[in-house]
Amino acid sequence: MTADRAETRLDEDARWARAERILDAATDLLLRWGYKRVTVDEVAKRASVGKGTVYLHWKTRDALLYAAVLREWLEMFGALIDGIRRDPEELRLHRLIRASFLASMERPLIRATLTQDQELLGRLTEYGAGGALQAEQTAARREYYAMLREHGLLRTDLDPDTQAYALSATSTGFYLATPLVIAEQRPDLSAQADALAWTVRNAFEPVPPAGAAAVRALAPTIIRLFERQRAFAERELRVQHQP
Amino acid sequence: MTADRAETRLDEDARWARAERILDAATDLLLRWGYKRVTVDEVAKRASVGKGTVYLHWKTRDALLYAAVLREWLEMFGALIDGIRRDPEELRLHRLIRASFLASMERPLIRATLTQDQELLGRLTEYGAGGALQAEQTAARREYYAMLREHGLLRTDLDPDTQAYALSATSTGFYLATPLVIAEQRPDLSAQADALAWTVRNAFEPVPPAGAAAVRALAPTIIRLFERQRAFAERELRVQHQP
DNA sequence: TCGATGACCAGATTTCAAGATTGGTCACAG
DNA sequence: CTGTGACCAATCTTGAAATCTGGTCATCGA
Repeated sequence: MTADRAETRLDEDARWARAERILDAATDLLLRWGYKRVTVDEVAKRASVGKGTVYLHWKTRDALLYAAVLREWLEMFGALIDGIRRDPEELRLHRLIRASFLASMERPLIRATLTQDQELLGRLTEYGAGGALQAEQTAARREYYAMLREHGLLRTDLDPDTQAYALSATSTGFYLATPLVIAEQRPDLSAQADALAWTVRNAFEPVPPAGAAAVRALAPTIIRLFERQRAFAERELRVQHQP
Repeated sequence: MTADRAETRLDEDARWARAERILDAATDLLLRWGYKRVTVDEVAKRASVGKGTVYLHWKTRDALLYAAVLREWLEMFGALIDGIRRDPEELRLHRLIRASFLASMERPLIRATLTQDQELLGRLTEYGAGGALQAEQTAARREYYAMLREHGLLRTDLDPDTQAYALSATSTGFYLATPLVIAEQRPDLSAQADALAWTVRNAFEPVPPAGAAAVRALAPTIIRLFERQRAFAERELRVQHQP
């Protein structure tokens, strides 16, 4: 029985390692060549497996490429959670948005998703739309805002829906301004992140700011919330991984 | 001599009237069919002139279509200036941005320009880039911000360049959120405008707000600035109109 | 005399069919 | 029972022929 379980465990580990090799290859090709030019054959070759093996892991090419993107999201999520663990002050809206901005921008696949980069991601930009993950993210964001409000870390002089819309629109602007605005008059990435944080803090956080005690009190709940999201995304990745 | 001038005047009026007919036709077709499908032949036919006549007014097809867009800009400019004249309070940053947002969104050609709508405008989206008009607009915006600062209508706790960037990025978000965000969770247009105004006021205007006196004092200068811009754009339109 | 015109042309765009590529399957090898 | 790559249908690419259209200019008529 123990042997059985151990053997299965080894199989699963090996299987996951292989999946990661395939995802590595897919990610590499996606970045190098863009959505259209990535072929399953080439991915298989670079991962040193047969093409059929790729289809043992994912139902379709799109599912494979989406998994590659998903893996980067997962990685970014982990980084954000670590950040909050390291310093709970990081959970303040403007700090978290600043960190998210930087973390997204330095991960090409995520940046491409957020900027709807057709060249790099093709129809993948709409692959997850309407999916369970997206619904989960929206719900989690809503909960995050609600908690911030409860602890005096977010203004309450605007109804939550409108506020969420305004916040989303504001952030969107900074994400998209990068390709849109002319290079000359654009500050460097960390200055952009600072400008975004500054704007968000002034527009959405109360004055005077809530004290550190509120932040510390909230930290465990927020971390739990984000870990729930991370776990959800991870499950999504595993499902893709075992059709 | 008087007769001469009168005759010339009549000619110019008739010429302009014809140019407007052509622009009407071009605008109509642009909205109906989009950039690619608009043909000079069809525009000429609808304006009841020969194709050659179109080329007596504009050097190229693109110049013609750009003029159609330019005319809408001009119209919008006039509307904004009128608004400030009617109520100087309208020159406050958040009020002006609100008005600009609504005025842009209800003019399809302008909205298309701002959202970089390739389907509707094709390469026209980059036609004016680097042109004198764009430079003028940037300069005028800079002057506007400087004046707001001088009169206590804009925060001064951020350096002007970064502030201009943040403001531009923030607005961009609201302009682009329209096509990007899912329809369900998007408020109607005037609620969007309100959310934008609310965000801008909180993020970029001082608390407490400057009094009405400052606004009244500034009004004439601002109106003059915007009229200079309008005149500049009008000149650009006339130049296109007489090659 | 001179502004207006539309036939005309070169170059750009579209069409369409033949050929090449590739996502996905499955019979078979190990 | 897992992994593979030959295989197939469907999609995509190619390129040449056909069509379309921006821009010109010889001509017309006021």
